[in-house]
Amino acid sequence: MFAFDSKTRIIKTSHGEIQTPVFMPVGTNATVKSLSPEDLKAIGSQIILANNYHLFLRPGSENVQKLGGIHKFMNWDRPILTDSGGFQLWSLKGKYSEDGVEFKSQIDGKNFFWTPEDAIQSQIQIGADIIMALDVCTPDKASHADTKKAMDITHSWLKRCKNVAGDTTLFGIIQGGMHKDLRIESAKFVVDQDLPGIAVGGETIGYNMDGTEEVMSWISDILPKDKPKYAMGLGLRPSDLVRAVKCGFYMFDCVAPTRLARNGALYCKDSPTERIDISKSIYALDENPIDNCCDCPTCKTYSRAYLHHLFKCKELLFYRLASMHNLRVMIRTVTKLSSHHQS
RNA sequence: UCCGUGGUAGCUCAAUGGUAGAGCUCUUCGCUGUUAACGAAGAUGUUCGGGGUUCGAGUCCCUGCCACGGAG
Repeated sequence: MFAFDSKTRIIKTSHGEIQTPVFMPVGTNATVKSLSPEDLKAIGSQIILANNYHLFLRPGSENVQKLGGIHKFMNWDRPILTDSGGFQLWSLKGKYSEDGVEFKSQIDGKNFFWTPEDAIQSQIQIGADIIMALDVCTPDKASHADTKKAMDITHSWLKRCKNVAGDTTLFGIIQGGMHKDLRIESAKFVVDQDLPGIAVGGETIGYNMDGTEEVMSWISDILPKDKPKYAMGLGLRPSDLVRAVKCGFYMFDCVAPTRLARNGALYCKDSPTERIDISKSIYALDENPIDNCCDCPTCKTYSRAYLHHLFKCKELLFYRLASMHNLRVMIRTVTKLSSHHQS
């Protein structure tokens, strides 16, 4: 079950509604690192993302299915989107052909071969509310010829994914790198498939925000108003989300908030870099919260000095408190944009 | 008091008589559909003091100081 109301910008799924624009915390291994489902709800997470590639390798998509599906498995009753694994297979240097992609398990080095149909079947077994087509990610600086080749495979795979998705909500992914004609061609192709949602992917997206805005401007007129538009991997900084929403995109995911949190970089709007490095000794006696205006559980209770101390000691509580803060900042950022649009 | 062992970077310790190093700490930088509670770079020395041997001593010899262990 899937529906999108373009007036309220609310997505409806069988696991509940999602008010867009939305930021989806990344829970690669059926967990958002260091956080419980209760923690995620406390900071307003409406939907989370999990990863097909990782869950396929461990515990195995079939096992997730046997255990009642990912919602039951991880005790998360709100919507879940799975990434197809396209990005992982690209970054792990999988060998691509028209037929599929050959890759090595990062866990034990075992060889696998996935057709686009395999990637869909695995995601259906996992049981996400929204699944992604298997695509070929394109590097920021790829030549026109290489980009076209990757795009053509992505398109033919999208049709094959669609053929086996059945009732499951499938999003297609626009590729085309930094080449205007290819992005336009790809956008038209994906739109023509008439899928419930449309994503834009590629290394550029989120990684190079000026390039991202350019890509979005090329395709904005082609994209339908009545479907959710998802910018994959975008969300390094809160301001990136603001820029992308202005370009008409409403769904985002990024590992940055949680990874940066674990590495001591905490979002703070008072800083020119939009974040502070809590490891620095200037915070050792700083009794202020990370951000005075933040409404997250961490800022309501704990000081920079305490977080600095926990980080220096590599105490486990730090990762949880820091992750809740960074995710809350991202979620609040897009929530504010939602109310602006409606008023 | 005697015997033994040791003293090298802030810490724990390397270094056949031949340019004093590592890990941690510290400082700085990075992190983008998570191979990432990670990665990269940088800083730091009267080698306990004083003498001696040697072309050359952290290293060998003498001596003092300090720490630890054992004996009394």
